[in-house]
Amino acid sequence: MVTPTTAQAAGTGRSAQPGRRGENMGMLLGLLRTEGPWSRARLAEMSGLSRATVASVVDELASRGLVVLGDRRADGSPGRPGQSVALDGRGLWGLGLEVGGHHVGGVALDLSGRPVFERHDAVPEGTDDWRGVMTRFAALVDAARAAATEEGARLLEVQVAVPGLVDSAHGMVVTAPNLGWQGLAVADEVSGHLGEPLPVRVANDANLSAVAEHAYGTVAGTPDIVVLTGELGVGAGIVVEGQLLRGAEGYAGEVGHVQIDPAGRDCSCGRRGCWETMVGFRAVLHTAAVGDDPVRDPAVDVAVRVEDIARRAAEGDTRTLHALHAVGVDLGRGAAWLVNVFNPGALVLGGFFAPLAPYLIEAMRAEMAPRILATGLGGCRVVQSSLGFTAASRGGAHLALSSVFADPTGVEVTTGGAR
Amino acid sequence: MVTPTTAQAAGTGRSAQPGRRGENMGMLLGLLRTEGPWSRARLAEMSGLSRATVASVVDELASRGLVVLGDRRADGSPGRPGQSVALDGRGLWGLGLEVGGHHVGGVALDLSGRPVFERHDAVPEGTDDWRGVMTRFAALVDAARAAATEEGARLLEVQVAVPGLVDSAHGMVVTAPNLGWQGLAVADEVSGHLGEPLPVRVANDANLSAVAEHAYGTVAGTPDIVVLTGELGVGAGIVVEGQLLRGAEGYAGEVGHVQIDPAGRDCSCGRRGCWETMVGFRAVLHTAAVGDDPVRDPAVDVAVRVEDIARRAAEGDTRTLHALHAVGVDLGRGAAWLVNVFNPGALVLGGFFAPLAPYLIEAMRAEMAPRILATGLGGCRVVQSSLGFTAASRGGAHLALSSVFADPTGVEVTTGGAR
DNA sequence: AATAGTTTGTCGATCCAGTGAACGAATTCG
DNA sequence: CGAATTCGTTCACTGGATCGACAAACTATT
Repeated sequence: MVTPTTAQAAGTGRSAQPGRRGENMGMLLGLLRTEGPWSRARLAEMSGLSRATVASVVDELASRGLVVLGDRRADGSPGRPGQSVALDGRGLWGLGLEVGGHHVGGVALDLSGRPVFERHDAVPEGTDDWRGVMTRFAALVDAARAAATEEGARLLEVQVAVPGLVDSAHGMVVTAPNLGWQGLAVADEVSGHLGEPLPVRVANDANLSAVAEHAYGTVAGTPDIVVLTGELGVGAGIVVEGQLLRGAEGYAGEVGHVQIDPAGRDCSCGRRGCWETMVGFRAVLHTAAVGDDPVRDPAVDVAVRVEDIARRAAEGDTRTLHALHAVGVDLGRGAAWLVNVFNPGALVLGGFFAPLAPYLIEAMRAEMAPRILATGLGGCRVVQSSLGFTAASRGGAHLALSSVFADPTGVEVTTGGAR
Repeated sequence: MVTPTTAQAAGTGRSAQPGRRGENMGMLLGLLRTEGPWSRARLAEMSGLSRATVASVVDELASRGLVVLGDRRADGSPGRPGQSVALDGRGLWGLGLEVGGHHVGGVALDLSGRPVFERHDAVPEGTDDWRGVMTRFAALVDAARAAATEEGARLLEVQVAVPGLVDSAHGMVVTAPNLGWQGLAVADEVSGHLGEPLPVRVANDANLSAVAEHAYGTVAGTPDIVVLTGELGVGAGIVVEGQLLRGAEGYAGEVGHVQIDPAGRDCSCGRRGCWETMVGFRAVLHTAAVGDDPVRDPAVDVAVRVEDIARRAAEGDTRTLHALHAVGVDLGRGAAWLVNVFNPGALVLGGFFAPLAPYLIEAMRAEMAPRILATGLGGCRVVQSSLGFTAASRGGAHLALSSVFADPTGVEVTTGGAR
């Protein structure tokens, strides 16, 4: 499970107490990421380490180009002013890729979480088979790496988000109904098309969206969250005590294909009446639009069509509002299970739910309340995601960088990097 | 969240590298608990520490009376035979208490997980109000402590299992429908009746059962499990990567009162059609028995009545089998959510489900399979618990001991303990 | 302007604790 | 009985965290 990337990579031979230093470096780096820049003294207080240790660790982080020392500025309070230590993420990039029905995209983030590269290629339905997607992925990786090199940065790792069942351990997609994929070795395929080798991992898109929401979303920092997301399909991503829930085989969060109504509509997975057929985007279309309404045109990207529907709702179109209310009801009934089971601090509506959230949330809450024993939804806030359709990519890029925060000793010392 | 019990309690003043030693002591103690006794050399291999360190840590554990050194016995293989190091749990006890509709009980375990104290008092319905239960609890604690003292052991902590919504942080029961409790400060109440002070914590009974299943059940060691359990009510306990899932406010696993059918039967929580009304013990009775059938007598303990029903099923009584099949169907539909969301390695049927499991599992599997995207239930085994009705108490006792495994430095050195 | 009071960062002494190497002890195998 | 093997211990070493002390850099006060 643990990827032995960092440990002794740039180690100075052997250490007497392995891990200790790396842990502390990672802890401080993490503090600098979540809480803004701080002085060494404050970092010592926050981390529980002594001031001497913090100074030494900060030096080491600086020698690796991971932090920059700011200027010492007096702020009016008595005492010697502290020198601000800030995360400097410019040197390391992580890349997240994603594939949807109509597009292939990628987002790279640097260590500080700043987007440094973004590309989205429209892929009209039916243009590409899976091979085409793989070469597009590889091209994206090479482009991102070129951009990184140009900025003097290094691309560390790639995470691919796939809407479907993913075997992360082997980098395989078991099945992705909405893409028509089955038993596809995505990690190997992408690796094979790369100019230079690079670690490639694969994960479920909803899971990666949850990572993004936890790191960058409106409820960032909330330790326990559930994210409902989807483009055509519907999936859940769950973060428990700050950690992504993966499950025994990595299939956690696959709620889209719970069969609710055995007599329901056909689902892309081959079954009938899955939750997805009731709350997925196609369900919205089914009731919100008729005939050859342009929003039903499968050739148009879902993101565009969702905006259209949101606009109609905003204009007060009753058919649309009724359809969204109905979806909200079914959404709430399912969400009640999730909230009862996890008692999350927040339930985030991402993907295509996000733009429609204002018209869903009321019905959801009404359905959830009588299904939850604890008052006030057990402290769970239901919120709209602000991350847009690239959440999965951002989450992937974030995960691609996590090894650095786990143990920054793997980052090579940039000779002459400090100052 | 973290209870600062151990850290510097019996510390030797201040340590240069706090935590390090305690971590390693805890790790080795944990290894000795899960994998049987081993020689120092094997422990070194398993833990990744050096032989020298293991020897030193074992010495320290021995000086605290936590391990015993076995005899050096040749096993036929070449080389000097190793001296076995075994967990010696006799000196420390943890106590788990539980309350049901008809009884109050307690189980104490020593560090090695051996039951060392057990008592169950029948409390005919209507005999006690909550005050009575609190004094019974306190009496149990005092009795357990007396027994411990007699054996030369020390009782460390008490965990109370309550079927309901529990605010563990404050030791409060928010609501326990089947007991009629509401806003009750159980921890304080029990503490107040004790002869000598002792840490008392409170948790949900299903959650504690999950702890027990993970530690002592048939699927012990499986990192991700879901436990469905209940006496009158129904609850879930979830273990994720070896850790109990608690949720943002500690309400995780409260699946009993998800409203499935708004027009369903009345529930003890005041709502209608909760899952509990469809799969709880009362649901079994509703269809399996009529009129003044003795199994419907609320004055008889549920455990007894369940055995009666299991016997009828074993004898092939069709009414009973039909009733159980129906419950299995509803159980499977709900379980599908749990399995999709968590992708656990095992789903355990505990509490009153356990004796009936053979007659439920088939229907459950049949309902779950079409609701789970991954083939073969995503690797999830559906198994019958072997722990009986005292699972929650055992889980509580187990948790009550966990602080020792987290950091054994808190245990005082028994002068002259090491032979 | 000088001084006192605060807070910050660094230096040095100290010390805990883990490591590798070497060695004696205890066994099996030839 | 000696060689091979494995186990536990001893020892010197070292990484890395801690504390105390102190200079530096600021504000507040007289």
